[in-house]
Amino acid sequence: MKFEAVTIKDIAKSLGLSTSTVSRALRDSYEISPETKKKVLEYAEKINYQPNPIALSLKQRRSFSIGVVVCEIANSFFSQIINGIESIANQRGYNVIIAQSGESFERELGNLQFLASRSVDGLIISVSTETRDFEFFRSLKEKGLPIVFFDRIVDEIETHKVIVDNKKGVYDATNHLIRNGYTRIAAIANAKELSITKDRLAGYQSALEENHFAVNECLIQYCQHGGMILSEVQEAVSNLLKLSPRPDAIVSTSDKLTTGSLRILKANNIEVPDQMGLVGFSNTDLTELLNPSLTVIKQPAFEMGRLASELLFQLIEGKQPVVEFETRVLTTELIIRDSTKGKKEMTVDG
Amino acid sequence: MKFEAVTIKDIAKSLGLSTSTVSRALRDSYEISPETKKKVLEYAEKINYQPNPIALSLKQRRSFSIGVVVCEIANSFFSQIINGIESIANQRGYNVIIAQSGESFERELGNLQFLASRSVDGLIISVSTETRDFEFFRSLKEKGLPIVFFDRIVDEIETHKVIVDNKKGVYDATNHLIRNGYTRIAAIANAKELSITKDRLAGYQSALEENHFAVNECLIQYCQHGGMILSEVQEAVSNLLKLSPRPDAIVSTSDKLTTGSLRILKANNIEVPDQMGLVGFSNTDLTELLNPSLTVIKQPAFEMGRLASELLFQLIEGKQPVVEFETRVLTTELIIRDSTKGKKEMTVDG
DNA sequence: TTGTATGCGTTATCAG
DNA sequence: CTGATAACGCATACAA
Repeated sequence: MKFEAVTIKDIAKSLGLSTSTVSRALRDSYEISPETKKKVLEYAEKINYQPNPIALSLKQRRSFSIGVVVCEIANSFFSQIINGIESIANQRGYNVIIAQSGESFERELGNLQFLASRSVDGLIISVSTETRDFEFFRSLKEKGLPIVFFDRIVDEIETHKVIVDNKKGVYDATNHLIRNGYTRIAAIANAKELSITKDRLAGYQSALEENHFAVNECLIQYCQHGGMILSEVQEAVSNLLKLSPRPDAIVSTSDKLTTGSLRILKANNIEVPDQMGLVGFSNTDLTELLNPSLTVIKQPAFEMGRLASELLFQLIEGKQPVVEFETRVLTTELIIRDSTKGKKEMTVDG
Repeated sequence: MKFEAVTIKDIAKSLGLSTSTVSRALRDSYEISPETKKKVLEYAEKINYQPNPIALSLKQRRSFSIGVVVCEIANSFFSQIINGIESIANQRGYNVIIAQSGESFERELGNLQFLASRSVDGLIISVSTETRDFEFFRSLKEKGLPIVFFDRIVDEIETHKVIVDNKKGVYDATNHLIRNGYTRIAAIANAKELSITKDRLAGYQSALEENHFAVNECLIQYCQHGGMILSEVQEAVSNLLKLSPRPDAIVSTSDKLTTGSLRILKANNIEVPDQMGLVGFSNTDLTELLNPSLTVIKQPAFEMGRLASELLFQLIEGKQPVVEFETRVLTTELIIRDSTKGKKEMTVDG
């Protein structure tokens, strides 16, 4: 690696063979005699020969690495996604380069350029809350770079996508609140333009409508930075608290917004779920500590990561060009810890 | 990148120049005439030329990427460390390849081999709880690969290291418990062999001794897997609870162990801090939610990451060989949220 | 079955 | 100031 890495040339010289013979022996080519093969393999083993992946990359025009762009790895959802991606990538001998956008379009673009210039063989991405311009994705795709979107997808780009049934997830969660007697249910959502925001709010609205609740725009608060800044959630929550009549429950449409809302409510001495119902997305396994009676919508993050990765490799290693791109939809899990307003249960619902 | 990346050759052909001239013009060499330079630069800009980093790597024998190995990125401490590392690395045009050991020596070794074979230019690592054998580090170092250890360091290997004053951090924390009236203070620690375990327990013991408390080995529980498995923490805590007299406080020596202990105590309906004192390491910003009155030891993770990264680049880009390796020691912060047993305060202590 | 020559994209050396 | 050539480590078409 560093000082004097042993190369095919060294083996060739020591064994009195040509580099091509050694190369072929190493690759177990059919055109090399068993004895030569054995000799080469043994010697390579002995001097601990390691092929230089950079030279390989230059030759084969692939880097054996894929890029992953998320807003932040500290978020449980994304770190689980990454674990899923890695589990597939590593087993194929690929490495995963992780980049964080911090919900900034500028950083996202910078990362994409960086990854592209690093010649990654593929890209898995969940876009930032700020992303409105998809030209760069389009140009990357047109240049032949395989891309898979997950979670926050871009409808405008035709490629594989992995999401959960966001509408149903929130629909169920909202219904859960309604069944538990809440009547004035608000929502705190991500940036308006995100795919997940639209889908998740659709679930919220559809549950309200089915139960003949009015869908009031004032009850929906958007956090354009995805709760990256706590003050933003602060404002959203306090806007809701100012309403009269005050909402008695909140549906929160992302991990960050759920913990953010909890923090703000706590700071205002509002107990969840007694004084304010709350159901939202969350993938941390510490939920019982955050609030022991919090019902959450959980995404199968690890599985999503694996799937995204598998689809990406399908694109990378696919012999013939893809005719039809897939959008894989998994299901969320509603983990019911409360059954608010009085009675308490502990159920898990699939 | 993918289909037909534009190369120096293309520019040369289009402009009727040689590749070497173009190369030099691009690198702003003094031996190229201003006109030629301008022509080349403009054309390169126009057709969006991007140098191929792989070819560069092959030529310059460096990959412009560094490897980072931690037990898991989902841990706030490590994700903040990574952010710190990235902030330095990216600004130098390097990318960061993250690998997770999951507290398994086998995975750690696998990752190291992978990274080494990927020709990373340097390595930043916090070893797993299982790591006892340092031969591989030694061999990597001898091959000339720059390594920086942080947090869980390896004393046996001479290189730069970044840690906090673990002894003092825990010493202060233990004293905090003592000042608040706790008299039978237990400790839950990581694997016995880790550097941080030794240092942190030293702080615990020294505080006890100074206050004339007996240091009882039964009061110290080790989690050999660093709390990676909850059942392990479960056992540690229940061992403590079985003691008679029962300890009235716990010092926990890592993030994972702190949240783990909290979970277990909660599950046993033991209130913190009223029925059991608890002070431990934690770097999550959700501590107020996990337990609003929890006093924690916080490490300057981001700063540690930056420092580790800076030291690494010092090794990577250092002209002359390093004569003396440094161990940088930062200070922890004791964030006091309780002042248990009755009176409540809110103080932050530097 | 093995060896020779060439090229991947770039830079460095040496001539001109 | 500019150009031809070799080299980085490897794989492969072509020759033998």
